[in-house]
Amino acid sequence: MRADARKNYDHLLAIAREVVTEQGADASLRDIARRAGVGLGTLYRHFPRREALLDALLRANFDELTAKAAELERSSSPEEALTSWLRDAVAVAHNYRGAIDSMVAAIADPDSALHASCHTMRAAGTRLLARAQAEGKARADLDGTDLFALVGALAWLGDQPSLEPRAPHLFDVIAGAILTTPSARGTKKR
Amino acid sequence: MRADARKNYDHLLAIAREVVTEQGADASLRDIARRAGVGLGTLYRHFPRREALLDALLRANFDELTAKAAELERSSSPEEALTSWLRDAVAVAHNYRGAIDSMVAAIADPDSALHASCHTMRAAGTRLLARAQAEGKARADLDGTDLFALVGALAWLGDQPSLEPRAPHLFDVIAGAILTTPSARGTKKR
DNA sequence: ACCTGAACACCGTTCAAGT
DNA sequence: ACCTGAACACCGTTCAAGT
Repeated sequence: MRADARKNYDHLLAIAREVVTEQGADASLRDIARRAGVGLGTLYRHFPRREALLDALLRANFDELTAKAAELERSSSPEEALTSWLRDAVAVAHNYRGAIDSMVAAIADPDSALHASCHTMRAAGTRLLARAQAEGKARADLDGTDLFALVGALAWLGDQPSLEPRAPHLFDVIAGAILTTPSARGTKKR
Repeated sequence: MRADARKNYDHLLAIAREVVTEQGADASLRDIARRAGVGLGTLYRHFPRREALLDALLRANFDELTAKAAELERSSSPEEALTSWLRDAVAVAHNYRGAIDSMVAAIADPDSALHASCHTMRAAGTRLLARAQAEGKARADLDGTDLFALVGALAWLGDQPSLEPRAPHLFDVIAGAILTTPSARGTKKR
């Protein structure tokens, strides 16, 4: 990449991070280009679709999440590892408001720029889930797609201003459901 | 309302139901007016905001949901009543793709045309939840807002084409979490 | 190679002008 | 009273023309 192009790319990404943080994943691309001081065509040259921009914004987070999964697999118990990773996955998905919809769409669309990232993220979660299931610590009737869906649901909750205050509590409720084995659910109180 | 206005209102609503069913709650209002054969200003006269249109589309469903709650309170056990009502509430929210975001926003915005409907719906669910909690059949650390949030999360799941196939299963997982008392969750398998 | 911005086909929303 | 559609200020996306 030519030096001037590289500079535009980096600057666009920095501005996009600001704007998307402020306005969400559906922020105006025109506005981003305007605030970056480049032509609209320049933005499209570097990021041909909105997903390409989102992928660039989220890539570092996705990579961290994959590394985190590998680390947790070594260092923590199956339950702690899964819970901790889930919390981080929700945080990544919730990083930019509205981005979760693109992420779940991308996992079923191999042509999306976000496809590879989301697929890798799901695979990392699936490993931690399988490990917990092998020890009987997580519901056996969940698969990686279910886990990804629940991460998405929790990220969606956090994206809604009126629900956000209860998001941490609902994380505990849903994480508890994942870590509860079906046979224990029927148990009566006291 | 004048007879010609009434006719336009009814026809707009019927066309809007078709278009919103096809394209989701963010369908083009221009397109609805066009397909209804009326001027764009006529649509705005009858439905000054998008939420007013959504409210008109959903009102019958909201009313049914309130009636259903009252009926279930008489006829069913606390667990069955809550589960059955939850299923119906998710179905209503999922009736029009994307409508759930407007609904959760409306519950915190008294100026929204959807505010009253959503508030009533939440109150109905809160009663069924409280009844189940009183008999120790539902988690005590949930309130009506949590229940509404979980309905929203499940409706959101169903709105995502890639997650929809697992939505019924995830309904069971989350409904199970609501009906599980915290003390039972810690129980070990076997 | 890369950048620019006009052009195209859309939006939501408002409002003067008509009946 | 009610309806109409032009007008305004926006979009996302493409692409001929420039450097």
